[in-house]
Amino acid sequence: MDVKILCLGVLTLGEASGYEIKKQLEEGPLAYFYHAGFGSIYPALKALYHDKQIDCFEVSQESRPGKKVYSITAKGYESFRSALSRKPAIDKIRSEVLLMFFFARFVDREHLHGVFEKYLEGAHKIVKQLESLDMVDTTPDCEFTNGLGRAIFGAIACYMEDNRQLLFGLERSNSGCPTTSKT
Amino acid sequence: MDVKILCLGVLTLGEASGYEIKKQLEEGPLAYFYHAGFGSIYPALKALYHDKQIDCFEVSQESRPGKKVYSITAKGYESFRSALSRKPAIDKIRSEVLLMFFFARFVDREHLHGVFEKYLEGAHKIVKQLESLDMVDTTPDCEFTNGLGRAIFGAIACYMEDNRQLLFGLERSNSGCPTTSKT
DNA sequence: ACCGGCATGTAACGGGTTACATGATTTT
DNA sequence: AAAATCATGTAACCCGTTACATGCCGGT
Repeated sequence: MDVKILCLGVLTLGEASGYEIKKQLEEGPLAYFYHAGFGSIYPALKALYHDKQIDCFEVSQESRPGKKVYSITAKGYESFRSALSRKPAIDKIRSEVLLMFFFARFVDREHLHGVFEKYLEGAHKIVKQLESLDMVDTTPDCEFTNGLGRAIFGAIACYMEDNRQLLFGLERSNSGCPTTSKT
Repeated sequence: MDVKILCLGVLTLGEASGYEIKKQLEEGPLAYFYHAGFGSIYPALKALYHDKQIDCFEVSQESRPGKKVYSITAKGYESFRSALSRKPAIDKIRSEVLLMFFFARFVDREHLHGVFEKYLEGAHKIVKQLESLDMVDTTPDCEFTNGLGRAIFGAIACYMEDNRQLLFGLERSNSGCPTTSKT
């Protein structure tokens, strides 16, 4: 499953431009479990349009660049449903931050600390964001997924706050590996 | 940051063959936040070896295919540390399952149910796995990351069990989109 | 007899990221 | 005056996945 399907999904929520799709992926309820950049969204929309899975009409705006607003077609719905009916791939996660935590003994304390606090703050932000979305969004599907997100990032934030000492508590020399020292 | 760095990281924990590295990525404490297949591990090891970041010696085993056991060199440590000292990329997550939950109203009930239960079971498994690793593993870094994993997947399992009804509870027609019906 | 686990590797393909190109407008 | 937001798009590159190739051993 690729970005095309993701775009179709977003478009089932209402028409949008490529730029707006990206925003929804960053700020909307999907933010925490799927990511895509312009470099993949625009080509995906192009392909979907050529395949008549989405319609397009251009909108000129005053004091704004014109945008292309896309909306999903019947054919688009069909292929979206069909994609969702297949066995989903296992989650692909790649967290460099967690990798850094896991190998924290190799990392400069100050650097680690900065990354840690930023990550913690990010978790809080996601929780708040999802909480604010709860007000406006109402489908049970979305509610479920939002709640799950809050549960996950709430747990992360909570755990990180309660267990700082495991990474920072006791002074620890950078043991476990040879430092590059030529004495 | 790519699979090469990941391999270096695993090799800081002790020498291993490509096959064993993959196993550690699947069964070890990194399992839940990083993934890599043979197709990326073997080429990575090859490149690292050519670059003298890892050493290699071949081991013939009785009643087993021979294996190539790799160990990290001083140069390898250097590049690993250097990789960890850079600003980590933001997490890249791609969960088709959560996407399916989010768009559950487009999914066949039975299919959804199967995916749901399997995912829930998977979360439980990860928690158990991480709990079993706690006995043998002791570095604070690892303890922290393990704990975080337990917190995350514990929260997922708990939430899913408590909120099934949001996805399945009330009978819901597949609303919100035109079904492909030509009557 | 067959499947699963152990063990390594390559080649092609697909797809996403990064960087580049462009440009107006609003906010700081 | 600079930076951020809005807005679209392309091309090259990197890299990871998938599929294929090979083979032995142990258990059912």
